[in-house]
Amino acid sequence: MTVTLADVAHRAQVSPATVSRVLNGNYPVATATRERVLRAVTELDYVVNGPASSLAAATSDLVGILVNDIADPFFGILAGAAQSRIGAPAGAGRAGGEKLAVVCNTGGSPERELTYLTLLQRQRAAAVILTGGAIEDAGHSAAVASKLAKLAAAGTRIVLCGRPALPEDGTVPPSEGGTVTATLTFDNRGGARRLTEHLLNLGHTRIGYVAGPAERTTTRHRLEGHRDALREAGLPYDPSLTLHGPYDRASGQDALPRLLSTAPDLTAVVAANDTIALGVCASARTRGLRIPDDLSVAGFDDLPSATDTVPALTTVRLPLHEAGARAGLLATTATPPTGPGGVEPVPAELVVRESTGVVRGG
Amino acid sequence: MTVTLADVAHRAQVSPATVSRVLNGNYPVATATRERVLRAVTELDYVVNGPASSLAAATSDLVGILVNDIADPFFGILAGAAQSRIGAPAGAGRAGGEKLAVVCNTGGSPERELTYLTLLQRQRAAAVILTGGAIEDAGHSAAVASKLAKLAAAGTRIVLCGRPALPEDGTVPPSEGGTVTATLTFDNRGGARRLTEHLLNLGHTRIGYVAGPAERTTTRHRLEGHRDALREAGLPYDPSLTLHGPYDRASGQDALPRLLSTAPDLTAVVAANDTIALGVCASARTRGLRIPDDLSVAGFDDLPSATDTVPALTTVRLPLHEAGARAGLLATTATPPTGPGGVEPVPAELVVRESTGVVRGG
DNA sequence: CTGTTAGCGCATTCAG
DNA sequence: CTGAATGCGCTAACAG
Repeated sequence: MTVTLADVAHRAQVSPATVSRVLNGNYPVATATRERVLRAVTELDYVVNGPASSLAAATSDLVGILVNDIADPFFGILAGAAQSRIGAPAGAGRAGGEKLAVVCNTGGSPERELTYLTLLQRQRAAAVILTGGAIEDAGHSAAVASKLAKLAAAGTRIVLCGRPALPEDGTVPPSEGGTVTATLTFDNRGGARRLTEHLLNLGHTRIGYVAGPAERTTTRHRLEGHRDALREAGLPYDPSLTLHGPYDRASGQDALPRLLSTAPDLTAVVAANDTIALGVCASARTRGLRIPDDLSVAGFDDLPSATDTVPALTTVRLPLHEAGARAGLLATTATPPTGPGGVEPVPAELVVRESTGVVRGG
Repeated sequence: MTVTLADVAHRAQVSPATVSRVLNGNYPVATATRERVLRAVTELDYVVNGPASSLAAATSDLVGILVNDIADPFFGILAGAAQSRIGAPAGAGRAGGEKLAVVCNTGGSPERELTYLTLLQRQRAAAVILTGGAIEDAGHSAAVASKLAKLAAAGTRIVLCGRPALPEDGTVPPSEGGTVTATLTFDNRGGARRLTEHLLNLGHTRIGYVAGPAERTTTRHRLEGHRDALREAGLPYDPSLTLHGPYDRASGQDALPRLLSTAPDLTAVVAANDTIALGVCASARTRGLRIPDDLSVAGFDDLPSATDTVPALTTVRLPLHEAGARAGLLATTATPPTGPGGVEPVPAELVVRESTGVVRGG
């Protein structure tokens, strides 16, 4: 029924070994022979049996990209860029030696993150890219670190993109194996600091902050940057001005009324990402607040939608496309990471648009 | 180095076959034995070798979800819903018999679509879900149909979600094998028709249309619905009022000025999707056009961002989450599709918000 | 309910 | 440069 390597070999009048060699191209084969084999492959419409090949070679061409929320363009851009660097280069009709880059949506669930890692481990994945903030739970972190160590020990390349490097504090016994290949860390803290500085320069002193989920590294780092700026300016940090919630629109929408009831004197709101900021803007509209005249609003990430608000959002740009592409590269080729400890910093750039202005009452 | 089934069997004092049985749970095993095996598995930290298992069983637990643009929430929502119905149910710590649901981003490229299908075929994928509009090129359609037939023949379940059913016109010789498992067709045409009718009821007669890429089924169906409404109202269809472009924001932004220069008397613009509509709105703002007083704007899909425009977008709601979940279900379980020919229609509902109003000059 | 026996299809040694 | 032989780790009949 299904055509195998042996069938191709038979038709091409060569041994299975030779067919394998031309297919993998890792070995010298006479041109004439190669062509004969290739012809047989086409004629028979032969497709390699991946599992068999992976079993024999003890490696697969699967590359997993884990994301927290596939419906969020932040991850979509990252994953898309990584995937385009890895898999299926356009034009490769026959699907030669390409890797199969796939994205796995954890939905932000620690369990699913681990499950996906196990599934990928089971498949003997060639590489795994973990994107976005990590969950800061001691138990879970240890579990992930241990899992990654095992994956690495089994030859899987590991790239962290947008999350901090794993601690090398012996959390994972060296006996457990390999180590993370490369880490791309976003300058969340610095970006957030510059953003809040921008607001302070505009005269704002009562600034609300709509943070992400409490247990995420991204959330913490961005918030820390915010507090850094406040501290440097000699301003106190008022915890009641910070609200936590998911990285979504509704979170921003819910937050604004609550912030304003707590602190009616608020003149600016910083959202932990653009999506939340959109929610804040929507809520501001509902309340008849003009942006930036009555309220300055800022986001983070500089997603395409940041220019859909009225007015366009002041935010912090993360080079998501570049970072994703780089992650894809590091995951597949032997390119060594450049930074110390394999950690490459990714810059965050303040982008001032129209949603922030000098404090009202001037 | 790496622990195998045999190691577990040895430690649990049973045969490899028994271990396999408890792991797959498809066979009766004495509780005591099962527990002993499970304990050995934990102690040894055993992880199934996927390729070996797939090879022996001639099936894998991989489910591929193909999307046209992973950075587009339309696909993110669809894929996320499908994936959550398939893979890694939260709480399954050990990663038991779950399937590995992965999304593959074709970026709208026909070549990559085919390459991914080949890669999935190579992996002997358990199922493949193709989402979103199909490319209307005779050659490519035939290639895809042929590929799908082979996949189906090899036991892979095929679900089409958001694209029309494959023609059963003998394009693919029956000898080539199986057939599509199920198809979820979105009522793009009907939704588009109702949307334009809504505009006509408001008195608009000069309506611009910003369509998607010309060669996509989704594009064509939505445009047809628009024209249907026009025709039924006895209005002529003016091709110069239709512009084609990608399904993105920039497309809408570029289109409005061009439409207005062609037809300064335009009172409404229909965009082929919400993302394009956001671009149209942005462009309108730039030109100082008030929505809906000066210009009515409508979108399609009802993405979360449809409420981010000012004012909120009139659009057509597609139950993306439900459709994605249904696709995931059909792809994995033996649930038979309900409709004739395995085609289940997905309704499209007009959602009137504030971006459309009665024609100006009243 | 459990053990034994065979392969699954391919990538590698190793010889030629 | 090419062929023959071996085994990757697991599942699926068969017995028992």
